[in-house]
Amino acid sequence: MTKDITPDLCPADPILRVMTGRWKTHIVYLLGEDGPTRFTAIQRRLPPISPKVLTSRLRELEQDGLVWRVQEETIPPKVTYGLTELGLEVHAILKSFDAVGRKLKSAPPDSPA
Amino acid sequence: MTKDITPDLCPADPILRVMTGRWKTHIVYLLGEDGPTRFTAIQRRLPPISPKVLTSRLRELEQDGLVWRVQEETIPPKVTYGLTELGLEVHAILKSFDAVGRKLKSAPPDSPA
DNA sequence: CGGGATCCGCACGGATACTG
DNA sequence: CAGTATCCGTGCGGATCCCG
Repeated sequence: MTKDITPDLCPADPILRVMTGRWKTHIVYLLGEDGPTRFTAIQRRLPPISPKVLTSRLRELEQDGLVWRVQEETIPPKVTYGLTELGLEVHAILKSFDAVGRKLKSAPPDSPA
Repeated sequence: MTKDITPDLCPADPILRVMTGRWKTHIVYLLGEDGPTRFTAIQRRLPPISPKVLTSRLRELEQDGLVWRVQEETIPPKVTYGLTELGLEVHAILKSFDAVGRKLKSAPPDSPA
């Protein structure tokens, strides 16, 4: 979002831009693992996240079509978030990153291709 | 980098954090497609990027073990960048994103899983 | 040619307080 | 419970100029 002047070089850029930031990957991953979850429950699983930020990130993910939101006008209110089909696809991709992710820790030496 | 307090929720988070920002995906993708490339050549392919920013991103990618750097002390100097094996793996992943990437454009309506 | 130095704007993110 | 409002710090990114 924000600015998108960059030409169509890397095909992965759009999705990565959608997933970027401190929390979005965790939110999508969490909703994928646990299924539909309520606002406060999400917040409790993401240690120090303020409600403002959580709301903001959820709105963005909603706008990008990864997350849906259902609100029950009860008292007290009850709002549940979950993954759309697109969100589920992204969640699957996130899990597939696991293998490569570990290799980052060991910071391998140079190996000129 | 910078801060990494977030718990180990999403396994993809570390790599995504490494790839985040306006340029990194494009840099890695470009080096993967074209092979080892010189500084100015990279800059010319990433339209409006300042040398400072390009240097900065390349240094970070180098530190994270995705990119290597060789410098020939000639006059004028000649510096070439390329992907390490880890970088090549990431490049492959970036390409695999292509399919899901297209689905973002059409911004599909909600489909509660 | 391949940077480094400097200045600056802005969006992301954190903290706290308040509300329907 | 699920937000909204406000303030503020910081890091990314851009622009420009200078250097070995």
